[in-house]
Order: sequence, then structure tokens, then C-alpha cells
Amino acid sequence: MSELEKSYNPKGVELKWYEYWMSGNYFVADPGSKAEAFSIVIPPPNVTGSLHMGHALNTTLQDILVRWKRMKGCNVLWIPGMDHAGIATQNVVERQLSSEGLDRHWMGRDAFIARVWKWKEEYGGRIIHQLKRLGASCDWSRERFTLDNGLSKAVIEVFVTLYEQGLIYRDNRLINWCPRCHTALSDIEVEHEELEGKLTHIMYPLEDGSGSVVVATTRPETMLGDTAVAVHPDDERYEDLIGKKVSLPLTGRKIPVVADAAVEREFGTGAVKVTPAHDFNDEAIAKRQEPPLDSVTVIGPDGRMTAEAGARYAGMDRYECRKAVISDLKEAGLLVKQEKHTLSISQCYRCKTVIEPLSALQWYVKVGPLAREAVKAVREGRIRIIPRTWENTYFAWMENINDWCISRQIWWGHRIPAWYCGGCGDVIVSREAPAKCGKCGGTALRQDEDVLDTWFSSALWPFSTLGWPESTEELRTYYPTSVLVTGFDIIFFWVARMAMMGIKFMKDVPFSDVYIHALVRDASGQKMSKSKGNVIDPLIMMEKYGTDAFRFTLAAFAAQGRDVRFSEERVEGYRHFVNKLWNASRFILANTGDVELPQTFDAGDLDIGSKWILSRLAVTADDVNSALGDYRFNDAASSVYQFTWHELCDWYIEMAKPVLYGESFGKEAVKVCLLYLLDCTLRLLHPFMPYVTEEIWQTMKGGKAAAGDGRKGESIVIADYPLSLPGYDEAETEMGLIMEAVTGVRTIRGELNLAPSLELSVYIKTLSEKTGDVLRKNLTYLAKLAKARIIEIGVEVKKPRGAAVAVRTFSEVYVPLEGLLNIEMEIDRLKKEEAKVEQSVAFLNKKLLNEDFLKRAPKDVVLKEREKYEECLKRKERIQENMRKLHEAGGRK
RNA sequence: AGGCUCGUAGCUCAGGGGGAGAGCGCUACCUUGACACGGUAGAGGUCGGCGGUUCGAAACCGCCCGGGCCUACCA
Repeated sequence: MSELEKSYNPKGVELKWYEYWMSGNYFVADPGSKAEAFSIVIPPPNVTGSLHMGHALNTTLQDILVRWKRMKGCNVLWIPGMDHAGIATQNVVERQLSSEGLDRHWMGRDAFIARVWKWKEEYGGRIIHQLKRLGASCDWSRERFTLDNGLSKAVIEVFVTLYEQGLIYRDNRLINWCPRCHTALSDIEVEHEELEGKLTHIMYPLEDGSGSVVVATTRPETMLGDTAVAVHPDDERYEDLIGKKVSLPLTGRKIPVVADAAVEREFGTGAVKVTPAHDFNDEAIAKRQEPPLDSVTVIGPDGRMTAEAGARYAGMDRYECRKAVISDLKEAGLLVKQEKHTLSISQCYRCKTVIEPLSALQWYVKVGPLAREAVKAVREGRIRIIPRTWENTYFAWMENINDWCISRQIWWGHRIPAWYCGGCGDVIVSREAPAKCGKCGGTALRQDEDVLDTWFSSALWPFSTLGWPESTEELRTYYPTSVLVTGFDIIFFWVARMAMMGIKFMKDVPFSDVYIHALVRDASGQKMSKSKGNVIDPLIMMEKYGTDAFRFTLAAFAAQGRDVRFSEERVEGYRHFVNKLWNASRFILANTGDVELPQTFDAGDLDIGSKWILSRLAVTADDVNSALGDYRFNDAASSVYQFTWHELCDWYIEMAKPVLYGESFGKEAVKVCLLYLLDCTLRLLHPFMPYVTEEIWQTMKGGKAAAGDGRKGESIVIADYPLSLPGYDEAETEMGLIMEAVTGVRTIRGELNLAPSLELSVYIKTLSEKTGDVLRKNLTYLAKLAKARIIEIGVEVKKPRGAAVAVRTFSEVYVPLEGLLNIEMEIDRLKKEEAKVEQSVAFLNKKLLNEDFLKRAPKDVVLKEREKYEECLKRKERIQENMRKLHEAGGRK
């Protein structure tokens, strides 16, 4: 046995054990194993990412589950990996290029992609190291990247298959365009933000000069592309106008007034300008007209006005143009007014640039049929979403889903496997690059320039990482995966799409459970963000408090369905817990050097205290196992915390001391028991605090704690998890009597401000012989824990003169304080106690007098309340009796 | 506009139809041979407000007030 330092210092320890685990291959899965499979795929962090609180929580929860299942003997696989993060990564590298005065268009596609790969090799692994630092026990031999060869093959297979089945198609329609990233985005990649803006009222004169119509808009610059004014068909104000033409200001173009039921009569003037090329609603109105309205594109992909906007505006930035349009309208006398108006703007989720709806030819996935299956899987319980409230979110989205725009006009990603024939214009979608056009035989083929949405490859993650489209042993053993652990922010992006693709291509759900955890916020409930400056860096937390304390904090905070408001003080508190465990271990190891840890442990005829703590251990193990089984991480954490600190340390270790230091005959048994408890506690705690538990466990005799057979002694990582241990009800009851007496003495000591070092003489009157027997049998404990000399115990014990008293449920504790006792103080104490009991008596009395209660409450509840009442009443009388004696002694009434 | 969620001790949060819990902070006493990152004993709460269901509500239901989030085409 080696010596442990006086306090736990995580520095050095963590790296040491992580390397030990890696070299021992404890995290490497064996697909051939017959044990029950438990598999998780990690939500792949972006290759550009670095560890933030969200990752830390997500990874910690997964690691707790994975380590727990591994210790329970499951065949565990946790697949790690990264996402190529198309737009985000391209942005990072482009920024780097621009600082060097370079530009991707100038470099060309191949050189640019080579550059991104180089960037990935240099910087892309950062988050992986950080996950390891957190203790993540992933099978790193199976690490994947969404752009590696195997996954790329899966992507092509899925794309081509969906195309062949008519579930992928190409269409020209309005899309969300980011003028900065220069690409189309799907609907969910657009964020909405409320903003104080202006509603501009503009007058459109009628062509025939008979009047005018006023429209209201939040985007005046788009008027240059108007092709109609729409009013509600039943709006009497505008009845006569429908079918007439107005003259579009600043352009002179003649455009019709049309009717459409989507126009809100109450909003603005009730007349809407229609710009089909730059607004989704307007596009819809245009399509409904017979014949459909024209579309005039006045804003280009770069966010600048096109030639069609007119010579005066062409080339202007869209916001610059807005100012120009307003001032021109004012000059023309057509600007009616501008009023304040809150509007919601759409912005790119990657760069926050305001989205410009543009018409373009893009690839789409027809999601309807896929979504229906994915909804069915949840409704039928083949996928369980936990907590269940998230099911609503999932259903609501799935049932109103639009087709998924999957093409992106960037270079970093999976290039779309479609070729266009220069001869006949045919489209060829193929797994391999075709040599010639199948239709006309032409060889002038050009591959589609676009790449796929990053989330397209993420959607395949649960089976592509297991080797699909090959038929692998991994797929057979580990698919469907057991649980997906993720945040609610990517239910649409990821969870829903994995469900769709898994069911489509594997004919089975990708995961049985989806555990949705909270978002980590700061202590005041704000979302953490760089711009708010309220970001807490997990790496700094680990550095300051150690990984184990940090992980334990996250687990303790992870209550279902609630956001995590992270507070550093809690981490500090749990660092104290780590240290407590460390010191308890130090004590146990220092006092048990001469005994062996048994393979199996039989409490046999151990003393009450030992049986009691073993019983508490059993209850705790049950609690932890069932809490983890229900994803109640916080319950699991608090249960094991409570046991370790307040039962093992506060009571049992203190009880063990007189035995260890004395010459009592039970010494050996207590030593063995302590060692066994330490071993179990460490194993119980290991999933939460992997490092410190391994460090202590390895320090235990020969590093072979609870070795068992095979390799189990090598590391706590693969030791057995405590489960189904024996309990001892009688010991728990009897221990309750001892604790009651002890706290009685302590309360007197505390409330009368008697020094802890002062040894008190104590008399205990018990209400029954049996209680007396139990206490007498445990005199050593009583004496040590109460720091007292126990003079007498029994039913017949009389209160000595000038004694302080604690009236307990099963006993009365007397502490004679000849000369020391301040009678008034003592009477105040008893009065306080009496008041408390009196409250209970009154409450219970009222309840028991209530006939409805007696009649309608369950029998056992009534019985219990009656017992409680009797008990309180008796106790009250005993308190009063003691007070009376005190009054007599003090000579006052 | 709809939907979800939260309001419990000074702070951060658990709990959840039969007399309010934790951590930190606070008060008093204590360096007792694991630990002052410690020990013992305390103080502290009309469980957001109002109604309802119930023998019984902090918990279940409705409304209101106050936070937060998500979805949606009101230009």
C-alpha cells in the first residue's frame, strides 16, 4: 500500500490514468462478444469546434452511461467522431486565406479543398483531445469523420438510392440565400430574430390617373421588383381596383392589382406589394394567380441590386438602395409615412447575415413519406423520447415539414453525384463518375458543382459509422444503437433526420431511446454566448477544480426537462466532495493494511453499525442503478453523494475508530468491512468520477480490489458495478436508536455551547427494555460518537439533579451538569422543543377529529397518523415532566 | 399568434397528494490521531397570486402575474 497525499491533486493523475486505459484497450469494443450490447454514437462535434459547456454536459452524461454499462458487463461500444461542418469550416479557412491575401476562387477548387484538409490535420483534432480530457471512454479505434471514405460511400449510396426512388429531385424555386456564405440554406438553418424596424407606406398611383393605392412594406427596396399589388377579394375598399393597373413608382412599370385571400385586411393599408422574386409569401401569391405573375429579380446573390433594378440602383448594396429608394420616393411625393414596427428578420445560422430569398435551382429531399415513418416509430414506442415533453416538438415539426433543400454552393463537403451532359443536357445521377451520357453517348459531362448539406451525412451517422453500406458484424451487433444523448437544439437538424434515414435504409430505428438534455446557461439563466461574454470555459473548470468535480457537478445539475444554470460555486462544493472521498480512503487504507479484501463479502454476525452501513450501501446501489436506468443523473449523483459523505464518513468511519484504536475483538471484521465499503463506493462512483476512483482503487492492496476473474483486477473501468447487495432491516432500525441517543447528547452540547472536547457524563432512560439492550450492546459507539461517558442505561434510570435533558422518541438523554447548568437556558431549550411538539400535536389532533378524514383517508394513513399522534403526545408529556422538575430544582415557578 | 417550460431558504437548484429538502452562504462552539476542501449544533421558507378538485394541495386542474425557450408567411 502506498501513501496518499494529504489532499487530492488531480494534476498528473488524470493524464496518467487516461493513458493507462488507452494502453489497456478497455474502451475497445468486441463485436463478437456474446454479452448484451450497449451502443452509443457520439453527436459528432464540428471539426472547427472547441469544447464548450454543451459538449461537456453531453459527453459527461454519455460517459456515465457507458462506464456504468461497461461495469455491468455489457458489450459496450461508444463511437466517437467529428463532423466536417461544411459552411463553418469553409468560413474558417476562407478567413485564414483572406488574411494571407488569398481567395478560394483564385486558388481553384482542388487547391482549396487540399488546403481545408491541411487545416483539418493541423487544427481539427482539438476537440478530440478535449473530450479525452473529460474522460470520455469512447472506442477511439473506431473514430470516424463525416467526410472519410467509408462515410462518403454511404452518402453517395443514399443519395443515388433516394434519387432512383424519386425521393430526391431538383427544382427551381425561392430559397433562403446567405449573401455572405454564398449558398442556399434549408429552412431550419435560418434563425429568426425580433427587431425594431420601420413600416414604410408608399403611394402607387393608378395608371389611369383616377387615384392611388397605398401599400405598406418593411423592405422598400424590393418595390423595384414588384409585379403586382394584392388586396383581399372581399375588401370593399379596394373592390373597384381589382383588375386595374398601377404605375410602379421610380420605374414607371405598369403592374396589376390582384386579389388574394392571404392578404390581411387589418394589417397596414390592406394592400400588399407583391415581389415574387424576393419574398416567400409573394411567390405563393404569384403562383396562385391565373396566369401566374411575372417575377423580376432585383437583388443578386451578392446582396447587391441587379441591372433589372434600374440603372440608378444597379450595383448598390441592398441597404444602401433602401435609403436611396426612400429618398427618391420622398422627392417624388410618394412616401406617405414611416412608422415604427417590430419585425422578425431571418438570418444565417452560421454568420448571422440577413437572409435574402432568391430563386434558384436546387436539390431537394422529398421528406413527407420519410417523416411519416419517423413519426410512426415514436408513436409506436419503437423510439422513446425522454423526457416525453419533447415528443410534441418532434411531432409538430415532422407533421408540418417542408422538403429539405440539400444542395449548398460551397466546396467543402460531399459533392453531389450528378453529372450534366453537355450534348443533350441529360442529368445522370450515379454511384461512379459516368464515362459517357447514356442518352446521347456524349462525353462532355460536367459534375454538379454543389455539395450536400452537412446534415445530410450526419443523418446517416448511426449506421454509416458501423460500416454501412457493407454488411458488417458491427451493424449486426450494435444497430440499433441503445440511446442517443443530445440537446434539444438539434432535434430537427439531426434527431428527426436520423430517424428518417435509419428507418429508410436499415429498416429499423437508429436508436431505442433519445435522451434530450438541457442547455447549459449561466447562473442567471442567460444563454452562454461569446457576444454576451458570459461563457464559462469547461477547460478552465477542469483546470481549477479537476475533471471529476466538474463532471460530478454536471451530473448533479442534469435534472430532466430543465435547463442547467451553471454556477462555479457548485463545482467548488463538489471538489470538496472529491477531497472528502480522498481522505476517507486515506483513513481506510492507513488502517487496513494488514487485511485482505475478500472476493465475496458476508456480513455474517457483524456488529449493528457494520450491518447498518452495508444495508445503506445496498439501498444506495439500488437507487443509483435505477436512477441511471431512468436517465435521472441528478438523483443518482445525489444518492451516492449522500451515502458517501453523510453515512459512510459521518457515521460509519467515526464508529469504526474506537474499534480500530481499541482492542475490541471485532477489529478484524471491521477492517475487512471498511475495505469492502471503500471498494464498493469507488466502483459506485466511478462512472461519475473516473479519475480519482481509479487512483484510489489502484492504491488499494496490489491494485486488485475485488479482482474476481480474468482482467477485472486491472482497472476499475472493468470492475463489477455494485448491484443487488444484501440489506439488513433490523440493523437499520437498531442503528436508528443509537443515532437518536447520540444526536440527543450532541444537541445538548451544541445548544448549551459546551466545548466538544469536554467529556460529558450521560444517563439514558429508555422507554423499552429492548431499546436499552441495543444501546448497552453498543456502548463503545455511543461513548465515542457522543464524546461521553455513559453511566447508566435502562428503563428505570432517573434524571440526576441539575441535568440537561433531551427528550427523544425512544429515549431520554440526561447530562448532569452540576454547577454548569444554566437553568433558564435549559428551560428555554425545553420550551422550544415543547413548542415544536405541541405544533405537531395540534395538527394531528385536528386531523384525527376530522370525521371525513377518518372516513375517507386510506386505513393505513389513518393508522399512521394515530400512531404519530400518540407518540407526540407522550413526548410532549415527558418534556413537560422534565420542565416541571427543572422548575423545582431552580426554585422558580 | 400558437406551443412548451419555469416561478420552493439570501444564492444555485432538487422534490412532488398525507407535516418542506440539498449544496453554497450565515450564526455558535471546536485544529479530536482521514479531511478546516473538516466536525457538531443552529437560524432561515404564507413552495409567484387567486380560485377549483380532494378528507387532505407546495404538488392535480383553471385563470392571472412574472421570467425563459421554440415554432409561424401578417407585408
